[in-house]
Amino acid sequence: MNDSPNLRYPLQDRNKKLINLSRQVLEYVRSTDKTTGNQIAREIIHGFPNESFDSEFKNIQRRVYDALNVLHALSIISKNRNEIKYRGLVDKEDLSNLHEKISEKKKIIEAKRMCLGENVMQFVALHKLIRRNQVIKKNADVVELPCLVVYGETKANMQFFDDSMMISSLSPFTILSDCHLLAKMNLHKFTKMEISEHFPQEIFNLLDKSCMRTDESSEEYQKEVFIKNNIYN
Amino acid sequence: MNDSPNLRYPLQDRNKKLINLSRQVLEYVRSTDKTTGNQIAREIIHGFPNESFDSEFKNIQRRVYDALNVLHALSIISKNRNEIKYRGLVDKEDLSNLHEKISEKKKIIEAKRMCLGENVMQFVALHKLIRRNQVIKKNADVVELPCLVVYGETKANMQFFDDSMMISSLSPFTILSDCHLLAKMNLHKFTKMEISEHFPQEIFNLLDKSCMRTDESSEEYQKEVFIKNNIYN
DNA sequence: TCCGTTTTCGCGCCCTCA
DNA sequence: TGAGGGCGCGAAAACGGA
Repeated sequence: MNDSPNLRYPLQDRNKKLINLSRQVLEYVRSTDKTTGNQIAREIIHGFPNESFDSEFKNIQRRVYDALNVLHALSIISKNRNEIKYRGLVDKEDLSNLHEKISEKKKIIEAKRMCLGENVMQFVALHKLIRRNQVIKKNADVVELPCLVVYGETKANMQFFDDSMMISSLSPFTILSDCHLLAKMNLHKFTKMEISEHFPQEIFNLLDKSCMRTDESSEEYQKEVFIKNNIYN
Repeated sequence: MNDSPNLRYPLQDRNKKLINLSRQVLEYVRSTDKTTGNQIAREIIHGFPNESFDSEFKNIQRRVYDALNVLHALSIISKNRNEIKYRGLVDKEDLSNLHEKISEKKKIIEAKRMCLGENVMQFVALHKLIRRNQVIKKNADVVELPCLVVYGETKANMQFFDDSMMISSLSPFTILSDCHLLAKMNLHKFTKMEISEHFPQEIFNLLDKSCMRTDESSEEYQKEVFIKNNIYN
C-alpha cells in the first residue's frame, strides 16, 4: 500500500529530473556540432546506472523535448526539422571577446581614416608649397623641406659638426616641424575644389568633418606673412 | 468523429506551446526582480484572448514549471523555495561591455606603467647629466637642456630671427631630442642601485623588464664619446 | 496521394513535500 | 494543502516511400 512508485532513485535526484536533464542536454548539445533529439536521449540513458527499459527511454526522450524547446526559445540552440545545433549560451567569453575585437577594429579603422585625412591635407598643402616656391623668385624666401623651426625665450646655443648640429638652450623651446610650418603658412586650409584636384570624388566619403580643415574664405593675403610675423600664433 | 479537440486556437500556436511559454516566462521573470511560478502563470493567462477556464490555468501553470526548471538548470534564474529571481541571461550587452571596459582600463594602466618607467629612466638620466655637468669644467662640453641635435646628409640652411630660427634642408634630416641625446650619451643605462637612490623600493613592482634598460656592465668609458663619435649609432 | 513510421509535444493525472 | 514536478498517453506533424 505504502509502496511508492519512485523509490528507485534517491530523493535528491527524483525531484530534479528536468533540471538534471536540461543540464545534460545542454552539455551534450554543446559538445557536438549537430545532433537530434533522439540522439541526445540515447546519449543520456547510455550514462545510466544499470540497464534501462524502453519505457525509461521513452520518458527521457519526452523530457529531452521539453528541455530542447526551452533552449530553443532562448536561442541557445537552433532547430530545423530534427537537426539541432548549438548556438552558444551567449558563450560568455566568446561573445565578449568578439565584441571586444569588433570595437578594437573599429578604433583602428577610425585611426586609419584620420591618418588618411591628415595625409591628404599634407599632400595638398605640399603641392601648394611647391607652387608657391615656383612663383616666388626671391631665393631667400623659398622654403625647402624637410625643415623645422625652433623658437624659445632665449637664444639657443649651437655646436656644428660635419653633417649635424646640436642645439641647446637654458630655456624651453618649441619645435615646429614641416607640418606645423605648413599650417603656420596657412597652406593647410583649402577648399574641396583643391582636394578634388588631386583625388577622386570618393575620397570625400572617407574624410568627415573632423578631417576637414577647409576654409573657403580668402587666404591669399595671409600666405606670406609667416616668416615675418606669424610665427607665434 | 473527426472533431479534433484543439481547434479553438490556430495550428501555428498550438504547436509551440512550451516555446512560446518559455519566452513569456523569461520575459516576465526578467522584468520583475522577484516572482513565483504561480504569479508567472497568472500573468501569462492574463494576456490571453478571451476568458480562460481554470483548467487552462492549471495547464499553463504546469508548463511554466517546465520552463522554469530548464531556466534554472541554465542558472538563468535562481529558485529558493518558491521565490524566483532573474540572474541574467549573461546579459549579452552588459557583460561584453563590461569585459570591454576592463580590457580598456588594463591597456590604460599598462600605458601608464610604461610611462612611469620612462619617466623614472628620464629622471635618473637627468640626474646623471647634472652630475656630469658639474664635474666637467670645460664649458664647451656642458650640455644644457632643452637641447636637440639635427643631422642629415647635407648641411641644412638656416635663417635666424630674434628668438627663433628656421632650419631647412634639401635632404631628410633626423632629430634627436633630449631623451635621445641622453640615450646616445649612455646615460640611460644604469643599475638598480641608481634607481634605488631616488625612489622607494616599491617602484620595482611597477617597473617590469620591458621598462628596465639597466646595464650592469661598466659604462664609464663610453660616457664622453657622444659628441665626437657616437652620433650615428 | 495515401499510408506506415518517426519525431514532437500537448496535456493533465497524481504523487511529494513543506 | 497548495506549490512543484514525474510521467506517459495519445494526438499532431514530418517523413519516407510506393
